[in-house]
Amino acid sequence: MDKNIEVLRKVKLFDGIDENLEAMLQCLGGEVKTYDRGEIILLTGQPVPAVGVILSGEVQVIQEDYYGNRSILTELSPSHIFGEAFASAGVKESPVTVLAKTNASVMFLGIERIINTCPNSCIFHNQLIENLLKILARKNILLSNKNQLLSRRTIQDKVLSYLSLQAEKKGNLAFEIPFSRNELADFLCVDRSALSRVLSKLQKEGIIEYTNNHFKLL
Amino acid sequence: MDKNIEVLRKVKLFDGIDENLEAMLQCLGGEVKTYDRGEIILLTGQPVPAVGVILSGEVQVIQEDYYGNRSILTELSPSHIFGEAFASAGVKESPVTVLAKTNASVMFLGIERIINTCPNSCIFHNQLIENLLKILARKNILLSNKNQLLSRRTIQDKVLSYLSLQAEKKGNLAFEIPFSRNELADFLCVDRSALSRVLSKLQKEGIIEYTNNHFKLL
DNA sequence: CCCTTTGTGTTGCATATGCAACGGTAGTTT
DNA sequence: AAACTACCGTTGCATATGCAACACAAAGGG
Repeated sequence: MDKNIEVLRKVKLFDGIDENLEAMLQCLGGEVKTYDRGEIILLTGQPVPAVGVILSGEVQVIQEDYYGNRSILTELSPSHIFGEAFASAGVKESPVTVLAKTNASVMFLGIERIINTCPNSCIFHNQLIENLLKILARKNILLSNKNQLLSRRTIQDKVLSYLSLQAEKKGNLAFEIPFSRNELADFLCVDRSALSRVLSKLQKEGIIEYTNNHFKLL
Repeated sequence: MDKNIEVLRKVKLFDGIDENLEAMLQCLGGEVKTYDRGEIILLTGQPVPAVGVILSGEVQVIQEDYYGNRSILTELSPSHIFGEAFASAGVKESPVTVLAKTNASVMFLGIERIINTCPNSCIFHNQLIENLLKILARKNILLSNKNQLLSRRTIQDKVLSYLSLQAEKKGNLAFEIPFSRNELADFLCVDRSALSRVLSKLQKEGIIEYTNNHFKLL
């Protein structure tokens, strides 16, 4: 499973563990399962006692709405993890379904084994817990930021909030955005053509300038 | 400071520590500061090396928006904490400002002392870390849920998503909501009268029934 | 070279929404 | 009883938005 080790080294949860990686996996007792394309990995309502680490394949996280409307929350690729929030929070029934978009293999790490320092008091446990904390905290911040964008009532406000956040992040009023128009519209949860319209208007009014993915605040 | 101890017992971060609470505080070396009404507790751009625990008074968390627009993110009362996400994520510059709405006292706990099990290997450290994990994870889930609501494009969809989430939570199609109309409109980030209009329409169409804060899905 | 696909801007139109204003009800104060 | 306030529903109106359709350019495959 050399290929798996390569993937595992990229997992953020294992940052800084490096040479002890194999020892740690032994200690944590991870369980690897494989799934066929379309197979369900985790069903809504089931408990979430473990963090899932994607070793191969593509995986979708889906939420079923009360009237059966499915919405895709995220799509995950190898070295990404899922279920860390539910497992850490100790929720008894998963509100989401996870399914294999392609053939996939997933390693499950019991949250109890992660949280509780093991009897051998392995040195990497502290690192592991710190990583988990950091992952949850960062996701928290990302979600808060997105929340702030979505709280705006008009597309114009959403766009300007987004762009100024990016400018602040890059420390420059001119910057590239990592989204196509389609993706930006999806991200801001607005209609693509309406977004296009607003962008044009903002440029006409001299508030922003843009060509392709390069934007500039004025 | 008997009064403080009472407050500290209600802090979720200290759940399950109970009789060891005072010993733990000794070990963590918390620092208490007092603030006058209107005084700044944490300024945007400053580092966040500690978690703040509110001992007395009311505190506001504020974000300054791209052109100086202030928006209040939360208002906190005694036994609540702030900064846990930023401290855990290790952000160098706080994106928010925290200020005292009334005279207030706050205890700061260095995140390093929380995360790293102390030399004496106090028994409560694991509990403390587990609590912090759980707090971050739960906030994560709350933020995700709110995100889902705000992702909806129309007020009708937002309302129905919110109501069905509540119904699911209570396990019953009839339930009370914890918000006034004003508060619900704020929560969903929409205009109050527009919300009222949509609720009326939904009732007329026989999709929901409501009187005051009691709602029923049909 | 033609055709398809993809990404983007534009526009017409019906509808949803924000905003301001008004009215009504219930509870509280004077 | 009168006055005041808080909360909520209703409505008119200007505007923003979603949606569908179309045009155009660039890229790639046959």
